[in-house]
Amino acid sequence: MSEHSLMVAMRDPKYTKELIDETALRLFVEKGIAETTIRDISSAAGIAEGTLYRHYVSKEHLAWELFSKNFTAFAVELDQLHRKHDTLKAKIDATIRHYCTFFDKDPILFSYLLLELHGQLRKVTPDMPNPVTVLRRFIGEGMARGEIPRKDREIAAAMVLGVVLHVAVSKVYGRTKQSLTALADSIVAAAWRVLEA
Amino acid sequence: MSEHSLMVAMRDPKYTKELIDETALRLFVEKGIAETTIRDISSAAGIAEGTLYRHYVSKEHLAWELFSKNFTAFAVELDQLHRKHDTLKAKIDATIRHYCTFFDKDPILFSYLLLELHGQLRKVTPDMPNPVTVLRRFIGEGMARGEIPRKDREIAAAMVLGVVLHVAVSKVYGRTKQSLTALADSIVAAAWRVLEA
DNA sequence: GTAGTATGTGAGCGAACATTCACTCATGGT
DNA sequence: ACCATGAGTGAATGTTCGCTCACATACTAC
Repeated sequence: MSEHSLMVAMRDPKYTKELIDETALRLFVEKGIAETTIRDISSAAGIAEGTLYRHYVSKEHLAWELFSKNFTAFAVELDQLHRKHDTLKAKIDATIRHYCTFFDKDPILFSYLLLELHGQLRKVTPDMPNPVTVLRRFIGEGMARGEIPRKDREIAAAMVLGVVLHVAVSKVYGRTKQSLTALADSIVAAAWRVLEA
Repeated sequence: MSEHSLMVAMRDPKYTKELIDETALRLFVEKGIAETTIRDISSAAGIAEGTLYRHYVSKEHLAWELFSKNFTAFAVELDQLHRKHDTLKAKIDATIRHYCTFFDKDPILFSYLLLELHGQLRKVTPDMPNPVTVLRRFIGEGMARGEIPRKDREIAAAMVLGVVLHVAVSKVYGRTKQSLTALADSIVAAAWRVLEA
């Protein structure tokens, strides 16, 4: 038995990866990806540095996987949601509620996607499911059918996300405790007020 | 004369600092602060690393000065603008146009303030002029005078910025060439539509 | 001239960092 | 009882990067 040997508490492998994901996500949001070291993550998670590399080939891959997996999942859900509704109004309603629910379910994950969007965006290929593409398409379709006035095209497109995202952002930066879902009705109403000019 | 000596083209010191500022700002926006090295900045600016340290004591100070100087200047201008107007509607109008003008005047600087807000926010002290504080106050005052309905308080506060910022953001991320100022009328109308429910 | 000051330079330093790898050992199959 | 497997470990390694400094050059004052 070597002098370096220690007790090794084996845990469920599934649990270890989840532990890494949760810890990394939290630290990435708190400090940013670049300011978070592998040592930060591993010590906060109570694992060894090498353990992290059993699950991810690099810190960059870890950050990217946490982003892309959830980014595309969100886009796919949004797309499926849109297929269930016909009118623009119903789609906007569903979209905003989807954002609100997602925020309330996991505010840290939501913050991560929001805050790291710019940094990760260069790796997003056009073939990846993308919330922005989904939203552009349905705004365009709604406008083609005359459901919203064409003159407000650009404002309208930015607005749908603008309303809900900025309430969310003010919560990420602020200390508000209230859930976003509780505000969904007001947000839907506000967005629609802008669009049906 | 040492074997290492080279021609040294002395330039206007004022120009050198501006060169550093412009180059650093551009790279910070393109790659993020953490991913931009001193070597990146100096080589892109065509100066030596040491030269940068003649003008800034550290990379952190450089990033912070580029942020805080413009962040507070923007807040001060916004505050002065508000003092010139009485009604909430006039203030919102002026605010949105101010944002649009600022964006058009220097899109890179605007992007920097937007993208690095989260990272730099921890250094913003309460006594510093702050756009958010200015906006909170005038929304609160407008609501106290009954100019907008109290029930939409949270939405309203997020909206004023939400509308204009998200059009701006979609331009930062997108490839749109059109100026923001050209859209100012539509944005003002959209914001007001939400607020006067 | 020469002394003094301001500015520019880039090789080199050291600390921080991501990543590797030889090793340990709990577990499950035979 | 024995072995095979692979998750877990953390000291060691090589690299990156912010920053320093000895020196070079230019400008100013005398």
